[in-house]
Amino acid sequence: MKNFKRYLVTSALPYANGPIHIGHLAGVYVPSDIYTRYLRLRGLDVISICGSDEHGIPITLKARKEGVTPQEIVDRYHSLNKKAFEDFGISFDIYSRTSNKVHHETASAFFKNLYDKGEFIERSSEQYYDQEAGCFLADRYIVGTCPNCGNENAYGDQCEKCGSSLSPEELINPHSTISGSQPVLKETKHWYLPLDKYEPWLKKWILEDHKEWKANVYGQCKSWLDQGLQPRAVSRDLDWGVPVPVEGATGKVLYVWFDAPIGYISATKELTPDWEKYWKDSETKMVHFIGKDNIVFHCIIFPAMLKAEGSFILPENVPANEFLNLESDKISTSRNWAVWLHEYLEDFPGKQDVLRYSLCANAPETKDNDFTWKDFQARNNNELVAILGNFVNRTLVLTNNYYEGKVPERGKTEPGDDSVLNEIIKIRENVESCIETYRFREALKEAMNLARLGNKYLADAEPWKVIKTDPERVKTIMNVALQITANLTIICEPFLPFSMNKLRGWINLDKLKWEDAGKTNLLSTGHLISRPDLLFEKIEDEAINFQIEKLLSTKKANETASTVTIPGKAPVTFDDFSRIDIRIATILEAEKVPKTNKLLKLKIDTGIDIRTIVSGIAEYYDPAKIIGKQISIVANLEPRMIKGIESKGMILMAEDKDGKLVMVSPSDKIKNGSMIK
RNA sequence: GGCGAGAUAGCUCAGUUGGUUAGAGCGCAUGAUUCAUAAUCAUGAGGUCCCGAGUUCAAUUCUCGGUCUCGCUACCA
Repeated sequence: MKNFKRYLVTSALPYANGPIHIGHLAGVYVPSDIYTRYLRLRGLDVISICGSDEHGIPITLKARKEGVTPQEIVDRYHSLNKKAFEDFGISFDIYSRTSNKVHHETASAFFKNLYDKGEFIERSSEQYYDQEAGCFLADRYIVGTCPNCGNENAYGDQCEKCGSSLSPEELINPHSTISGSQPVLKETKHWYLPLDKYEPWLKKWILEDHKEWKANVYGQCKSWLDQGLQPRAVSRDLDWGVPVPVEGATGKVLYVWFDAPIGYISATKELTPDWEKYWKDSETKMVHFIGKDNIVFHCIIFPAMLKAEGSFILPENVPANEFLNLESDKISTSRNWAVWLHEYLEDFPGKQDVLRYSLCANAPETKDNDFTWKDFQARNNNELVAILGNFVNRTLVLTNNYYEGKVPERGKTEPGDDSVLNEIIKIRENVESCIETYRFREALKEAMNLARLGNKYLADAEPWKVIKTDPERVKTIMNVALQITANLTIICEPFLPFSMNKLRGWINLDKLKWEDAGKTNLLSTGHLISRPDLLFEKIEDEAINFQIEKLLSTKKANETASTVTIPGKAPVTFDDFSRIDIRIATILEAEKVPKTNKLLKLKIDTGIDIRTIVSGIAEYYDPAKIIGKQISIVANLEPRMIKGIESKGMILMAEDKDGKLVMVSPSDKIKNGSMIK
């Protein structure tokens, strides 16, 4: 394995439109912090980079919704998250932000450089334009009626009600969210990064040279590369972001995915004038910590950008994690289904390490995992308290009781003592190799084995019994137990920095180097230690139930919210209503539209004719079982081409809050073509 | 629809280059112990290794097909 002179560790830039939650922590920040703390303990040259990602459309939308400026939104979350990370002990060397000057300059220069080298393709295309507001509209800025579910507030890229993804042209009655006016198509120019040009190189770099990457990462990259890469637009028509530094590009900014990873570079610049040695020297090892949703950007697009620029190094590894669920449900910022870091820090003051521990022990390294408060409590009470805290406590209490806190001399050791002392270095080596291969869950388990070893040693040696018959022997035993304790302060440091700091205070020991772990004379004879406090406290059911209650009330609030969300629609005249031709029809034939998940092609008898309707109900109805069924349809909806089939009309479906669809059928059989009014 | 990842003890996960009794931690049961936050230590119970077929002397492991979960992607009311 290559030996690197220095390390550059990056952690995915959290998007500044919400607070940090446990999913972010387990997936990215806890592992990256363990990794950096470990490297620092080894005395290596390492910097850990992170910051807020502050551009992009969702932030402008949130700002608009709240009637504030985008800057106010990002200021709010940047400072909230920066402080939460600090309080939680995530030890970034810098936590920067992409709205600052250094970043704008850096990203701008990066673009300009590629532009001047002719690395971009320019392309014009037609996009929606708001004539009143005088600007182009991103998909998100166009709202209209969802052609699927009838939701009148569907966005141009997605209907949040039925979850279907859309394009702006599909919306019925599209209008701009800025001015309310009807948008028109207008030509606009954008720059594209020709990813296809880098495909052969990426194939070799990843598929051949980085077979050691995690299966999920490697597989995802392979999938993209096998499908063939397409040029990707790097600019957008928007006024929030880094302006495109080219003549005639007013009103255009860099697209967030181009802008954000450059944030790693600008943050490094901000941190040190020596930034280039971290980014441009092949003796630097760069590692990106991210979640699985970010794989393509960090493994394909950003490397292609760096390669196009030419002078930058590439990541050695991208250990992406899967997702963490919370009490069996997906974590969701918009649904408030999360454990927010800043709230945790308030609810559990001084217990940073407990969360660090339980998130690491239960990290979604190979597949999605579930965080439960019961598990959190069990990890604390049965592992941190019972195994680690307890070992430390019994050792320090005995030392105080027998020797008034003075480390006793280790006399002649017995084979049992020696094998325990020799075991320490083995545990250190195991932890080491796990961390270096990004297996933090296992690394933590190994570290805990040192405390297990200590408990077993005390149980076997029974100093509290031997003290009555052979006090000299007890000195040796306690010396060994104290050496284990001292080693714990090193080996557990990357995982439990707050607690190890406390422990070092009690045993009056300076922070040591990783290389000291395994030594059996860290505490010399006569060294004075103080009376310990508790390293970890039990967490009682009340605290856990409080958290569970909190989640339950969120769930309840969401349910009420989603039933109340659909407000009554604006009144219409009877005339308007009667223009809609709603009638009863019978399904004659039904078959699944090939190559789709949701679509059924139905032949129906409307009483006036026999026609074809394509409907997105395949997930809820088996075609074989609905033949002969009577349903309600809108008969005079203008025809639409769906998957190359002309669909004449729409089947009326009732939709519940989860998007489940149910047919609206007459309660008794009635003649086809009967009007509904 | 295409692609990727996952499915192993109650829970969270290892593992098997195919080969006798498939492992760990936590939980559970029993016993020991009392220095320690009823903590610890020992022993034990618990598994059609997702389902089906194939290859093989032998499959949890390899091949093919299927199911479920998650993600990416396409298409789409």
